[in-house]
Amino acid sequence: MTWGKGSGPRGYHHGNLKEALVRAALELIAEKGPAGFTFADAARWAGVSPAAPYRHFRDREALLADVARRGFEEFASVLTKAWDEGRPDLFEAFDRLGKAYLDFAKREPAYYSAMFEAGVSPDADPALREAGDRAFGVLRSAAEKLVATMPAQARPPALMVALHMWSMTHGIASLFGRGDAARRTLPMAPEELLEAAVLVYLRGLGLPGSPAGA
Amino acid sequence: MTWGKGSGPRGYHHGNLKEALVRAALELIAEKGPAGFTFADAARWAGVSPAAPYRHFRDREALLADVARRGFEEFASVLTKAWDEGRPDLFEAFDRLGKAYLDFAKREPAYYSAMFEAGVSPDADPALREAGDRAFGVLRSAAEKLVATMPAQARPPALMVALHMWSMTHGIASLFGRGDAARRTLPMAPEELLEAAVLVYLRGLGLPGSPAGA
DNA sequence: TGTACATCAGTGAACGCGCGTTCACTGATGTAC
DNA sequence: TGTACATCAGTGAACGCGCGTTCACTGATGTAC
Repeated sequence: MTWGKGSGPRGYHHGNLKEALVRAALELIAEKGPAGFTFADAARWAGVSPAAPYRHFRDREALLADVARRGFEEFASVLTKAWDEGRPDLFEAFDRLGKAYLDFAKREPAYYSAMFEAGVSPDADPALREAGDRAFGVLRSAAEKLVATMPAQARPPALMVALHMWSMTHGIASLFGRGDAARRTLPMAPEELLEAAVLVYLRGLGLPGSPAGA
Repeated sequence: MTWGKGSGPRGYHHGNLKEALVRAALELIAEKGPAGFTFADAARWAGVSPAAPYRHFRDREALLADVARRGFEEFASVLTKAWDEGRPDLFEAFDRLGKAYLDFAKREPAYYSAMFEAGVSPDADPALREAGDRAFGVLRSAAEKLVATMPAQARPPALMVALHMWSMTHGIASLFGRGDAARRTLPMAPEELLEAAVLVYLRGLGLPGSPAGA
């Protein structure tokens, strides 16, 4: 067992219990799904008494919401890096963005299910909603840059484009692209499936300069 | 409380307990999510002793799998009807198919989450897998008819097209189109979002006869 | 048509278990002076 | 630099509860003859 950041156990006081509980939740969700972990479980995993978590979270729900919030923050940061302001060119960056999305879902199935499948409502916590909006914001600004390259009279709403991308990617991720047992098998890599979809879609938008061929 | 099909309670013997348990599960899932129902709950809901369900299902998991199986069967039937062999024309039928998909997710959120989010693996039960395949089969044969209208040398793989449609629709349904609390809000109807996506996508495929304008 | 009997689908009581939650408590830490 | 004290973050025992599961049982149904 580790306590992160090398702080180490301090005896009576854990010293980093809040983080440890979040990590416990991630561990347990990854193992048994978002329904399969309990408050007591998390305490045990972190090596503290069952009463200790109450010093940091009102209840199990609050812990889950915090996990989801952190998930969205991590997600936003990963997407931001992948998009990289559209460098070196928009299509390449767009492709990277989609792959980063799928990669996150696969690498962090526990975060992903806390964010999207655990039934945590974004209204539960303003910070959660903000983090979610920030993540979607990356997609949205990417869509804006993309449509801005089109002639003004043929420009589709950027919000719609962003929502299409989000839906398609989330659909692929949650059906085929997860790291856990709920995954369905597929005759090709999820990344390829997504790349092809994006290609077709962008061509359908009539985007000039989109790689029309393959 | 009802027992379905007018069979009515028969005293000592329930007479229709298996069905009643499935309906109980649906009711409880719709209320509290797929994690939020217990075997004992279902028994109580059906008005029988907590031991009774064991006559019909090995355990909670088996009940859930049966719910998912029935969900896929209902789903397959709904989709088949909507597609209607592509009548009166492929694009209209395709549009109906997508709407039927969303409609199912909204009307039957309990089925939908048992099918896709409860962590029930398709491998759990061959009948479940078959039912799932049957549902996807509708999408697939629709995609086949669509690509068959294209010139042979520009024909994309029908399987890929079907997977794209499934992913997009599932993504929209699970993010925005559900009847329960986990839904996110959207500045437009999920049906419109899907319709626009399909339009763009088909145009991107270069489908002749697709309504290119709007 | 009636009776005996096998089978089936339920009961209800009981159990062990782990969860969520509360409580008075106490060891460790930080800070005012 | 040392001491007193407030605050914080943990303990551990206890509780009530509901779940899953088992068991011997029994009422109802169907069928062979």
